[in-house]
Amino acid sequence: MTSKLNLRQTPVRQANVRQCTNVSCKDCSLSPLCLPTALRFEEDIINLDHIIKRGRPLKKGEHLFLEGDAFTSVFAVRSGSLKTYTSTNEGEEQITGFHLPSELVGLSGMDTDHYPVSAQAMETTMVCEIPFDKLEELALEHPQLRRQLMCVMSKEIRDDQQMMLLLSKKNADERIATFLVNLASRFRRRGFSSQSFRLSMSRNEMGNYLGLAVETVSRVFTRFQKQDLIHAVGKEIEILDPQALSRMAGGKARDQIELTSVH
Amino acid sequence: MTSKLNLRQTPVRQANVRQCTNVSCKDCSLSPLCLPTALRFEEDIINLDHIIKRGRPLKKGEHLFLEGDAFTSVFAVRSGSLKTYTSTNEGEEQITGFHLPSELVGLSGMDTDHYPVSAQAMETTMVCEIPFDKLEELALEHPQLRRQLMCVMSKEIRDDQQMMLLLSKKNADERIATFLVNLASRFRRRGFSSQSFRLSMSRNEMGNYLGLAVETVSRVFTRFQKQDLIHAVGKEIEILDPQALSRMAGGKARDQIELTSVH
DNA sequence: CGTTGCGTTGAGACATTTCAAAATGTGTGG
DNA sequence: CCACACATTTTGAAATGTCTCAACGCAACG
Repeated sequence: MTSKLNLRQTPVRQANVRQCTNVSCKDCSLSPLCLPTALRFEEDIINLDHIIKRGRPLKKGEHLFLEGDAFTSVFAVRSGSLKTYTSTNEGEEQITGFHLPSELVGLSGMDTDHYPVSAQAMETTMVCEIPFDKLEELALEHPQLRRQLMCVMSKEIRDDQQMMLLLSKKNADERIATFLVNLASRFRRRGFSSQSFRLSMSRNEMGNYLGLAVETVSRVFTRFQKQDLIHAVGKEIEILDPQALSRMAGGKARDQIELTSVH
Repeated sequence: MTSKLNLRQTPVRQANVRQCTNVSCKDCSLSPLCLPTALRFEEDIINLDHIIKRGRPLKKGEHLFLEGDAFTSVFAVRSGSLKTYTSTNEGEEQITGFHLPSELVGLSGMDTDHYPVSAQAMETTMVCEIPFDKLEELALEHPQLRRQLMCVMSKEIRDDQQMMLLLSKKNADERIATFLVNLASRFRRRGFSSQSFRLSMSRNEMGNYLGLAVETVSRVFTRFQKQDLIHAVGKEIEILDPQALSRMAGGKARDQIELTSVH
């Protein structure tokens, strides 16, 4: 058993994302990581562009959608970050993922017509909304795009299964190490430093996600600092010994290589 | 931390599944639950039929594929049951799922060209092998089929996330209850009794899957029997009080209704 | 400058694990 | 079909990692 506390901050909800930022996929720095990867010709990217709605930024705590809402769109994070979570009957929350820029959110609602999780901004966040019916139309003519959608989902399955492994076999130290290593590697891929970054989630949210009590998270952080593995001031994290951390995370060898190779 | 023991039984491996049973999808009792659901016309089902390879049965312990094998096909369980598992660097296994007849296995390998898990028969098991390139060709002409593939994956994501919730928030009793309720409901959907059935996995495998030590699983079982919730003789399970079990499982209300409604 | 939210730290409680051993089940070769 | 070897399951007792509860510090904020 872990944290029984819920941390929903604002019941505020943003149903219709309005047009107010005019950026196009072809100018977006994220496009090599995002949906446009699947589209070869500029013309196709422009088509994608047209179906995407770019709304006003979500403020911290605002929901993009709630568990049970009608499934209409998938979303790509443009900037900021989101968390997704489910809750049990008794109202306990389980965070199922943190989502960084270029990552797609909402696809798991595909076959139920309802989102199976809620999505909430952890900081000021911009998203691209892609109406699913339009996306499917576009995918009709673009096998590559279809394929990529499947790939995104299959990656999510793999990640979730690694998470199951973490939750059922790893101890507190290993969980936190895994989490940091994973975050670092995602930051790096997005062009940010993998050595030092800012966590967008609270200790509480981290604990919730990792199946640990807040206090345990805090204790592991101070322990890691004493061992000179990391340096943490609040949410600012500096990774001092990525190798050691990766070793401790003890995941797949392939994930480790990715991070420990010098940046 | 849980069971450190691995239970791989046979390193034997079945690479090429040979033709030896001639059953077609249209005569298969599972087709309403399986891929053919997506195909409206008998002609299309026959096409699907042609690309499916039906091999000799796998014996208990035999592998369908190993983690890291080249991804070539997805598989549907015809009879018997499979488990899929990943393993950490140190060789610890984590079972990621048990698969009953009509369920699809292997889709999560889609985007890496390698299966991210191993799949092993838990008893004598027959599978239908569907070469992925052929499946994609067929899907080209059948939006419904494409959609169903996506649905299968999105369902897997949802299930995995519920599993994450189980692993991070539920205690031993709740985990076992959830597991039994879930199995029962899957059996029912397949036309078997949801009241009494045979577990195809060992206590060890159950523990591994649920993030519990074997001994804990055993203890919970005896406790449940003393409380007249179930009656268990070895792998034969009889569910005496489905309502209580569902309540204890404490998952989503919608899952509970499915089971507790009288059969 | 009190309030509020979040993070840290300590001490004790507790569920589950670990270790050990007995009991039961299963498969195999004679 | 029995007997033996081996695997699995059960049960008990002790060990332990994490949680819970409680208190405190700190920063942001009206």
